[in-house]
Amino acid sequence: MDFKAMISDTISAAVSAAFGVEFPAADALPALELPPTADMGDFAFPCFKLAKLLRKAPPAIAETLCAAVTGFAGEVKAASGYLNFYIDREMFARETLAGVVAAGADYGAEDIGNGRVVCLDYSSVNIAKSFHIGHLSTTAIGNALNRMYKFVGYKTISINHLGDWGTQFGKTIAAYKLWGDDDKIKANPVNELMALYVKFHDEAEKDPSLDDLARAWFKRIESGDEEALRIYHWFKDVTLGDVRRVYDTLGIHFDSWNGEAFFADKWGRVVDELREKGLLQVDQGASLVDLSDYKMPPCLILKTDGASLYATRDIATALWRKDEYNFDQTLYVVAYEQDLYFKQFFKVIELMGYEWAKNLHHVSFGMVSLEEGALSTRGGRMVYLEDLLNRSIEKVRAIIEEKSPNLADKDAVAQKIGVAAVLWIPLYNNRIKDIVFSFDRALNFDGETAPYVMYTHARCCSVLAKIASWSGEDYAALSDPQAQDVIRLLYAFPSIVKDAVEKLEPSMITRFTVDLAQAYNRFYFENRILGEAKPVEAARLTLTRATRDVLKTALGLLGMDAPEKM
RNA sequence: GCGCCUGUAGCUCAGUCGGACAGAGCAACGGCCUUCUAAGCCGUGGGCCAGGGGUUCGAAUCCCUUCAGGCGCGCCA
Repeated sequence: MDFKAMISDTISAAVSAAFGVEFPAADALPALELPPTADMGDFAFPCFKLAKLLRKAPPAIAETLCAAVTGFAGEVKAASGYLNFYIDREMFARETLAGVVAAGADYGAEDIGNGRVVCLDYSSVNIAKSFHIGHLSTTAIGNALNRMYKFVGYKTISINHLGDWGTQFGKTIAAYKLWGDDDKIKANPVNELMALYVKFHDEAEKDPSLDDLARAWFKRIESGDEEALRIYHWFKDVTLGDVRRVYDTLGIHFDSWNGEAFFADKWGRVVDELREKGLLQVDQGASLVDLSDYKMPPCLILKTDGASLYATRDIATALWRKDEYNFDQTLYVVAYEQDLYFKQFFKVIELMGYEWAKNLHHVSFGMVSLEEGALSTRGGRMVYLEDLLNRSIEKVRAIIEEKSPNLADKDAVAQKIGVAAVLWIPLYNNRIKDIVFSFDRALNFDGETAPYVMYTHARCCSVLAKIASWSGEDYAALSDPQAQDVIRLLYAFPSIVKDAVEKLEPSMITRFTVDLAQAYNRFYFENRILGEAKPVEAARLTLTRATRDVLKTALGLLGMDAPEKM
């Protein structure tokens, strides 16, 4: 049942009855609001906007309307300029829960996408570098958005745009040829490669000729030299091995791994096209697109030596993806330090005449730092994702040992919870907030945390496991404030999913899981479920089942797999 | 210097495209397990919503301004 439509019709009728004002359609009325607390009803109609039209004070309008309402299945009250609608408790419970149960895992999955394609560019790790917490936000947010978009009916292409090209590989290979040790690299590939890279930098400060050597090696990669490519692919493979292990732990998969190397030879077309369209200017030897009309610095396209720049290749990538996938939207999940850069290259694509430029979105998010300062490998301020995951999983494992020593599959459960606790870090707050990472905060599992929500889910599962089937619910048994709070949240879930997708904000889902868990835990504390009179028990079991299903769905959208026991 | 972002309780943050007394969690203190998972629940204290102007019936929310912090600003990505 569509409560909103029902109430809008009711209001529309009351307005014309009381004031003789006709609204052509119910949707011409001010929108219904969801009141902040349950005692203010399930829906509220604000009368403030009518005040101007009717030239009466809002509270008076509310009073008059309240008296004019007829045939509403529930209660209506006027309160400080609002008309509050209290839907019949039993009906609200019955209708909402029936909706959740009928839809099952699809509850909240309104088909907004209609099969349209969305490319999501996120995570984008660098070859020969470690996967660290600086990559956590793009990885977790991108993954959540990918799942959210799929959930609402889009076809998604998740893309790991690998950082696998550039002169830094020349440096790494040069360093390897000078000081490398195959056994060390085989034992601990990425750390060893990073150490070589750092050593190269240090030595190059003393001996600039090393940089020439690095450039020469990169040139050999570019020109297909056999030895250079062999080493390059070796380094790439060992790094990807490391990285894939982390992705496997996180439960994250990509449809495409086409990165910088893949697009390294595909940017010529961009330069030609920019030139043909008269957009390219030469300034101090470099080629660029002037953006002063749009109050932005120019977008550099070619270096003085004719080499491409990041924007050149990103534009080429966007054009290639448009041809390949014919996307409706592309989302770039990248930190806000690149805000200006994305505006520039989106604008260049627009100036090239591609109207779809407006469908490229930069999903920006805050920076991660440590309490000691900005992340810096060389400064010793670094937290590697694999270490964080291991510590998180170990801590969960220890808690399980203490609280649930008889649990089966302890390791599998610990992994699910430990991983979720890590994913939670960038998904908990609004994307734009900076994160000052601390192990204490990350590994605190009390309160508004992934383990808390998962615990609530397991609690629901535990109750449900004790009884196979039931029927004959007495929904009037769910009239207490605690049950009603749960039901209100269940009712709100589909609109929260919609909002979260629209705002590209997974944290709205995260917050919802906390709200629902809190509401259910209060309900659980106040009410006995099993062993009550059968119709009461059935109603509370249905509420429990709906809560479990929606928690599972919502956590799933965040990329978290909730165990049934913990 | 210019531009973008952020500023809400001791700490981390919510606050629904202006609306009903500003809400959680953490930390502190005090309660609640012989019954469905205490990784839980309840209670107490804690706020000139950075400061100042303005718009509005109504502002944490919009505009102006000041301050504080972060990020960015042509050959890195």
